[in-house]
Amino acid sequence: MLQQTRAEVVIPYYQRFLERFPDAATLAQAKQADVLACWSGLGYYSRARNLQAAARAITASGGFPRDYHSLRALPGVGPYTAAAVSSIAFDQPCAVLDGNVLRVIARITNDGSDIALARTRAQFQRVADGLLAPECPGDFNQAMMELGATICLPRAPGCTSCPVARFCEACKAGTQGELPVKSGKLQPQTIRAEVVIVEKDSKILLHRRAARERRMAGFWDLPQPAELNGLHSVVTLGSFRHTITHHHYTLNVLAGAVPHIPRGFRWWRLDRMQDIPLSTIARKAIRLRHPRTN
DNA sequence: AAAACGGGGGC
DNA sequence: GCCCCAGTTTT
Repeated sequence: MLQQTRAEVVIPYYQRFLERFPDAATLAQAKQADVLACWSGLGYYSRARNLQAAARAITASGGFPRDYHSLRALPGVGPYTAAAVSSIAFDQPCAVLDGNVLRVIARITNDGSDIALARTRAQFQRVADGLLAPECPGDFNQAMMELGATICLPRAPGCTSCPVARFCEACKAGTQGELPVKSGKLQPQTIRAEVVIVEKDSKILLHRRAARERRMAGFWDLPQPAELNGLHSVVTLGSFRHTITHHHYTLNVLAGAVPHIPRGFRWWRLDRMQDIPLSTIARKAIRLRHPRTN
């Protein structure tokens, strides 16, 4: 859950998720749609699928992996997560390199190399490994991340209150504000789209996205006008914006009626929206008409 | 190596 | 509006 997601945002999801799926065996046995529903709103949904796949692998193998390489072999576990779990849970001497640590290392060493490059990350990994305190690797890693999250901030580095300012080459040189250097920003794209709310007896019409869809596979979605034969009584409810990575959507939300349920669609009760995986775009559109809906 | 993948929070 | 977040996988 913490991959590319702020800890404060994660906490309520984490608590609900662990209440629902308290251990690997429970998660392994669950239906994927229930796992996604519990994750719905947190984003990066492949993390949820990978976590369940990992739970199944762990259950099948009969034991939780305890070293970097076995952890790394689990689906959804990359270099960061393998290092974090092996060091924090199992005292293994593996330095983590997340966004915070990249920034801290770039500043401590006053290194203006592009952190988007693999070569730079490999270099920073060597620096972090060299700094790691082998007697308490978990504490060291958490301290590095916490330093980046609370003091060595992206925009406003708090050098005056920094406990390691006297070791920091960027602070000495006064370059902390320009570091780290990161290239490769994608061109933003603007996209207009329309969705339709067809409502009857406190239920709305949704369809399930195919399992092989690239994005939001298996999620429930609102219809687009072209998908509704015989759509009539159309009115505009309003519009809103939503950004997904570098795609800027402007959603126009319509309401209307159809003569019969189209193929692939079904009615879902408005008071049951929390039970299904639903994109935030769909939730925002539904909330335009029903402000208190989940 | 670059792009895709969600969503929200801070300024 | 832009940047970034306790990154990983796919192209």
